[in-house]
Amino acid sequence: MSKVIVHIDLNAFFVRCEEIKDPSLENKPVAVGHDGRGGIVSTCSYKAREYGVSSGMPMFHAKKLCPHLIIKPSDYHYYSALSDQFMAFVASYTKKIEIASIDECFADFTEVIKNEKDVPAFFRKIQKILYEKTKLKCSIGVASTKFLAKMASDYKKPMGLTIIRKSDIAPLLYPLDISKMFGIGKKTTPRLREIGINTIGDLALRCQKDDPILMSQLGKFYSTIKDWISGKGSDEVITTPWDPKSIGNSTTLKEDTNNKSTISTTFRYLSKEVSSRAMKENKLGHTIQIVVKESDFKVHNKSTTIDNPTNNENTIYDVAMRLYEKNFSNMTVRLLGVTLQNLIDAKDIAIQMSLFDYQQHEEESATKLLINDLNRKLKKKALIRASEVEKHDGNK
DNA sequence: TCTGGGGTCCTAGGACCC
DNA sequence: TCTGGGGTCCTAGGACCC
Repeated sequence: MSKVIVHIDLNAFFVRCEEIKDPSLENKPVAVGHDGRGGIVSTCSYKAREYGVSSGMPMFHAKKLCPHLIIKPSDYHYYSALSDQFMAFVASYTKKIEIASIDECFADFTEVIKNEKDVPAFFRKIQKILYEKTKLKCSIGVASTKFLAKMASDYKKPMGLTIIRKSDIAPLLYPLDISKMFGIGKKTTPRLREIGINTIGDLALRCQKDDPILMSQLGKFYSTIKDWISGKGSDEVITTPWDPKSIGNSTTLKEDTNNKSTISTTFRYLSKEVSSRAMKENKLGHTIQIVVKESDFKVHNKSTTIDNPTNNENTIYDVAMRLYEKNFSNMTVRLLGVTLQNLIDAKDIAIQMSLFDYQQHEEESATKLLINDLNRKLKKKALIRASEVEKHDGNK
């Protein structure tokens, strides 16, 4: 019995938040993002999209395409609060909810719609109630796996509702361009085109044949992709709260520089941010990584693993500076970043401390074992010697 | 004014231990 | 004198997503 997995995606979320704050923005070309050096479009309204503006685009470019574009700086705290309202709304239907990002979630509606006669009408109603309660607009995808639900919510925006049954995979997804497939990005797309794969249907057919060229192109990802498009992907909605595996901050400098004091001040600021976030999350990290982007956008990482996990600002700063001095001291840089990795919970440190005693005990045991082993070997040698002596004596 | 910042996961080579 | 592999951890880079 297959599950009913739903993916709900808030349409142009950041822009919609701004429209809720200021309704006069509705039906106008609006972009959320920083308007300055390095600024890009984070999200844009559907009106702005008509001019060719899209997310990820440099802001100066967006302004060229749409000269009367209204630009709003990003207000992350405000968006987070609205996001919480949205997640709470979905959670009022089912506790089986997985927060995928600030503006989307998966939810398992199997039980909820068990006795529902008109499923599309049911989800239309959810859309309507969400809008009435929060003024947020969403697209809903319904399917038996997370991948298909995600593709379904993407199928029609804004305020779309798409249901993908197994028999709908071919007619709905196969005609789509390969770049529309979740997991296939701007690097893999041209590589797939080169081997004659231009649509999701092309990919599906080559998967059915276990095409060796395709398999070698995708590596380990191949079996996941094959499962996804054949409808055998994961249907597990992961309800455990997010547990960060790394905490990092980075910033693009006002101008490219190799100025020591600017760089040191920036690393100090980044270390402080990372430290305070790690402390808030109650995390300590074993590994400190720095990221350096050159003027030509070439990115370098350097990291080092330390014995005692930390979230101390000074320790993070010292390690970051050492890594920088050792590897990039004369480089003209555009961006700097600091990340704490290999995180452990601060509360586990207590266990680690008692583990320290345990390890000492182990070390002692290990020494004992070594001595015992040596003794055994010595005894054996002595025995061999003794037997040799005996032999020698016997030969006499 | 050219191209952000937050993440996750995978790969591949080298060091080191047994 | 020549010469094993298996496992794990660390490191650097890269692809992808929102």
